[in-house]
Amino acid sequence: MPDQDQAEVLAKAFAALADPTRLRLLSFIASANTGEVCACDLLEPAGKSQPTVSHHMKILIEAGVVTREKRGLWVWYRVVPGRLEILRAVLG
Amino acid sequence: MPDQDQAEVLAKAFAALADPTRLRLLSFIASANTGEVCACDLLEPAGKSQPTVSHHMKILIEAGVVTREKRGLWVWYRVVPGRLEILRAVLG
DNA sequence: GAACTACATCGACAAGTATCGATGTAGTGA
DNA sequence: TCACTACATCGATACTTGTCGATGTAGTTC
Repeated sequence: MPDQDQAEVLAKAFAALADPTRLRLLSFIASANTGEVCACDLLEPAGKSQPTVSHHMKILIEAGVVTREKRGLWVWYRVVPGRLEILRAVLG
Repeated sequence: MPDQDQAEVLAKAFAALADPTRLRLLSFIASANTGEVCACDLLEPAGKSQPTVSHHMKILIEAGVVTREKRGLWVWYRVVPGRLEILRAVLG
């Protein structure tokens, strides 16, 4: 059984996945050919406002599930496969 | 990318794991020798009140992660491995 | 520097949630 | 039937979260 601290960290990571919009965003980025997606391309698939998408991406970043890189005016996101592996291991 | 309905179902399942108390409860039940645990044995490891533990177990049940069986006065819980497998698959 | 663009943050609101004491309910045993 | 036990539900409270319009900020281009 995980101790209290471990449980809180894991719970926060799962909480990042506990929203349909974030799951869709994550899946969308994960399925990109180049491995990265511009923030400007997330609004339509998310079907939410720009501030809301920005909010969700921040949560995914803080959970360590995606990375953020700013190049010029654009922001590019990538999934962090290792982080998802850890969560998978917890479930199996 | 999962459609809206799929994303909502998955998000609800992950939400069941998005609480440290529930993660500890789930892990505790999963590690039981007999594969099942009496509700009366969950209070101490959870460190929460009886109504709170009952509440968390209900959420895990509704997420399809554990099953509930009443035998006499006692209630016994078991983890549903197949359900966790589905969530693992989503992450990989 | 001025105008523009892409994204983040703020403020506010509605909805959901974790928690517990009090109470309800079903099953047991005398 | 009566007392007891194990668990669920209720009611209330404090806290968190998803959402968006308005506004702030950093980078580009002229």
